[in-house]
Amino acid sequence: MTPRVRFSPAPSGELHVGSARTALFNWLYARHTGGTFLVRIEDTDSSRTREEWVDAISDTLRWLGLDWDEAPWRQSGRVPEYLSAADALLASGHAYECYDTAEELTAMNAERAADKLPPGYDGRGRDLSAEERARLAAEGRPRTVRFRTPDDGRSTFTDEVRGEVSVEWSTISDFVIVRSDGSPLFFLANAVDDLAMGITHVIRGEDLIDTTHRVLAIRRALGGTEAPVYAHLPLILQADRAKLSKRHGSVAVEDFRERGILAEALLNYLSLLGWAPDDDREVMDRDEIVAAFTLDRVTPSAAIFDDKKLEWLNGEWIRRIPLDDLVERIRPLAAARFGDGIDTHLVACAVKLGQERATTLVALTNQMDFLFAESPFVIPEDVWEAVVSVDQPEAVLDAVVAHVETCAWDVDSIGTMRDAIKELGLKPGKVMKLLYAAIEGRAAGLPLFDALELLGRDVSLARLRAARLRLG
RNA sequence: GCCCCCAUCGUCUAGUGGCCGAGGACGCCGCCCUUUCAAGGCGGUAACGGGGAUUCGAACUCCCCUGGGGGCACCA
Repeated sequence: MTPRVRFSPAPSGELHVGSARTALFNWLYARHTGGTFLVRIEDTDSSRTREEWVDAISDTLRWLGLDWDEAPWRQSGRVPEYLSAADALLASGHAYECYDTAEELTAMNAERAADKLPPGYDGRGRDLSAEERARLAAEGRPRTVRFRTPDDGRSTFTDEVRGEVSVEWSTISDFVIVRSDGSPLFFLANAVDDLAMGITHVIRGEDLIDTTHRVLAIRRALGGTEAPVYAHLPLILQADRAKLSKRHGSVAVEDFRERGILAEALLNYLSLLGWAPDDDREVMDRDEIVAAFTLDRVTPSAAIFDDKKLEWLNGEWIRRIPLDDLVERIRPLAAARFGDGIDTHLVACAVKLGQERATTLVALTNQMDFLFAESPFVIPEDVWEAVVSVDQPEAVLDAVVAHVETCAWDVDSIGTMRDAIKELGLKPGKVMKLLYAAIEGRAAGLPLFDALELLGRDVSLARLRAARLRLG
């Protein structure tokens, strides 16, 4: 049987990197095994669902290159299926109707907390007679459907990354599967759909381990025979070992995209959180990862998201993709920063200079500021302060101006300004930051001689002379 | 509070009883290269949480402790 896996996001926000990693591992598994990768939108909670998030998540998956094989499923369109499953559970005695009010449940849990009991349902509605139910309904009380969990014994399933996972049924109380407004809950919809879709492998976050017991129980009660293979992936945590949160910085895939992280790099990095190939490779493209990916090499322990390593990988990828491709990706960023009418040839030249040193697309774009700056050129105060402390700034600028006035206009000839600096008894490397500031407005940036060439003699001279003037 | 999962350098990891006086990568430090910053090259720093048990022999098996994380909703 060919594997069928699904990624099932809840459209209550942008795609989180943790979810993206889950999507990625499902996709990798499908592609590695020649199986089918499906997307199922879990939008049974209409109050948290927004259509724009459905589209945003799809866009993000496409950006990452995680393509799905069949039309996405929408749980909101399958409510009748879930409700008839609930009816079947009711009929078979696996579920029962309750008429507790929200206030009563809150009070019940307050009492349980006072008695040092875990939150949960005490089963008060379990064995109501038909007459009692009718009476409670007639009072206008809300009706929910609860799944009846076993009173004793253990629930056990085999997890591909953790082995046997087992829990005492007595610690899991009866849980709601149909809300009082008549809509189905996650547990029910999940069990019904995994069955209906013929899902063979459920690959998802470790935070869902405890719910697996419930979903599996519903599945069995519904007559599902063979259970899918489960693989619970380790959580991704932030540096303080807490769950990744907004406060920490980037958490949505789109945040990384806006920071100038390449899809290749993010995909590569995410694949390395909780998984490693059987050799020392780290920089891998999609195909390499697909070829090497197996569930038995997934790690069980939580991983901390390391932004530094991501940026390193991103730099690797910036250097790895073809220049033309890189230019294409920088173009929209440059247009947004400098205007649509900019000289695209100039952008391409700058990208070429920046490719071997950039860590993000954004940083690379920002380094091009000096090429599109308005005249007069402005050197920020703090940059200037940091740079005027070099030896003999006046002499350096005078010598460089003289050189630039007369030298041939190619990088090598421009570069002989080093000799002029040496003649002053200075090491070029020690005074360069002054020239970078004068020309690029920052103490370090794209290679100076190339920068001068791109800028042209007139603009270069104007900036150098302005800097000389500022020295007094 | 109860339940569940996890535990190798700061971080991501390799490691499935002897090949480990623990390997790779990021980071950090140093050196080289050098027009800045990077990139690149070379080298260095740094870990099997603690205690028992099994075994001729444990990072690898079992138990306890400790620590970390997750779950316990009419969210998913």
